[in-house]
Amino acid sequence: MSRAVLSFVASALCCGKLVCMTSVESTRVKPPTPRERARTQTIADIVRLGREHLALHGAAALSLRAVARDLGVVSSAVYRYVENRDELLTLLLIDGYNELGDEVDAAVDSVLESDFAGQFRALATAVRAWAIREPASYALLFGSPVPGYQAPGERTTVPGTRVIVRLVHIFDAAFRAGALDAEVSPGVVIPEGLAADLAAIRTEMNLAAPDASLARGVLVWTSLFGAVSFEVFGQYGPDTFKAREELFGHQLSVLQGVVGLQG
Amino acid sequence: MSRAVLSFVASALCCGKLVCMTSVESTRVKPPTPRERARTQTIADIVRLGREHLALHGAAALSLRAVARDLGVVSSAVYRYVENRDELLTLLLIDGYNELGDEVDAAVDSVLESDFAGQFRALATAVRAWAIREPASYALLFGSPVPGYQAPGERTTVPGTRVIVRLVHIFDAAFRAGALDAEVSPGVVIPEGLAADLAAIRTEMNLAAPDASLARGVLVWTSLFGAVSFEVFGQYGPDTFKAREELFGHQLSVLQGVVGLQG
DNA sequence: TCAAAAGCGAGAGCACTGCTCTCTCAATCA
DNA sequence: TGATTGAGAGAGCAGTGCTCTCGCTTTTGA
Repeated sequence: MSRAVLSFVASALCCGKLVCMTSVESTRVKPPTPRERARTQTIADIVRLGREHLALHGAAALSLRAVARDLGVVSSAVYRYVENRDELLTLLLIDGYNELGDEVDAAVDSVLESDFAGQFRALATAVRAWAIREPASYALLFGSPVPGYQAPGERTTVPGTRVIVRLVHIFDAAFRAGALDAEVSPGVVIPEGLAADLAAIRTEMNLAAPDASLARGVLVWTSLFGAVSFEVFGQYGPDTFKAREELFGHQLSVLQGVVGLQG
Repeated sequence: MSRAVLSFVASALCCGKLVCMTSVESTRVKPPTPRERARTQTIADIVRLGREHLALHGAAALSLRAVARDLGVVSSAVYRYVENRDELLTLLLIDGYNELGDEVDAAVDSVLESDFAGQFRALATAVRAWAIREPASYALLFGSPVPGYQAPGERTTVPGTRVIVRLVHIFDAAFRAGALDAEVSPGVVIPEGLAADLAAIRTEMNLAAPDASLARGVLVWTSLFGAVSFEVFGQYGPDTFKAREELFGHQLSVLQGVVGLQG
């Protein structure tokens, strides 16, 4: 099981059904009882089986009853661990975000800190590789929203923003290091309302890059996921592009130029 | 009902269950019998109700039984008209593609033939407007694929490629008119495999633009839908961008520069 | 014109889903 | 040791897609 699964299972125990800790200090030292360990393991099993079903049949066909069968348990028993189907989707959502975030972090960290273009390409390549490997999870995270399901922001926002936060910090670090052309297109002006949004982002994330760079960073972000989505969701058609890695690499090169990353 | 619905219902009758025309010539002159007219009307009603359910509850929750109820008929009766749920999805897919294609065509046609940048922006703005107005249809067309559902290419390819075909022709017309900077980024080279794919596209679509322009056109295409998808699917988060029209307009300006469209 | 064929709607039924409720048994705790 | 809590089983409800059969009506063709 991935590191992501274990860490989020632990956090799920804090904000989920197991509300055993009225005082954190008093219980922190206690070792988990066998029952608690069994519960943690069962939830992890449910998530693991849920991932398998997600990968095999997609989010819409994710069935608690099928998970229960694979778990060797009657269907009503899983409701002891997962409130409902949406809750399982939330767990899988967080799991997916964290797995993607971990892989992106590892890929970016493996590149020289001064090689901003390399970091950008590593991030993008990691996103694409994960998306192709886990298309159903990618669809759950970045595809059409599941009807009637609203992700609980307080649990999904942090893991769900790991990639964009990392991407923005690459661009900002490049700017601070003088490796970002701030004047890529002097002709394009930033409208007033957009400038206000960008200013809020700059303050909140403690950034230094100017409006033009931030705006282009947003475009690169959406374009990256647009390209990956087209590939994963089959929008290119089956035969149009045989050299998909080359296409993606070329798109990265162009996007690199869009944001003004020297490389 | 939209023009798109009517036209595709007619075509559905030709390739769907009503295989009455063994010889096209012999039946072309015959007026439709009352039964045939009733059948056409019923299928159109099913598609209309399907669209409503799609808009209200999304593709995953699209239920033939619910459509049957709204149609005032028992559930098994709709199977006389629609083979199964996937067939209804196919009808809605074609309907959506054609409605989007009609609106894009109208928007582009309303711009001066020599104003290529204006045509590009009109196309993009029409796509975004339709997507925001019909998010469930947009999700069906451009979001995560419905699990277990494979769109029948022979029926969906033509309507499904109307937007990209139109977009490519705008770029190619601009190139032929000398309004496309062919040398936007001399540094970026096109790899061999990608060049082969682009050559095939150029031949098939009878284009004149060079590889670099075609490749950038592909990026603009994916970026456009990436930006629209982020907005429609809520990837930006609820509060990050308040000036979404301005953001989109700015993105179009940058993309216009990416492909080298003067304007 | 009239019987055969085809189309259509209703209804029952099967297997599946999410989810709730109750019952019983075992583990945990005071 | 007795009370509490958690867990699994099972029945049940309402919904789904889909199939099958049974009558009835419209259309067709000899």
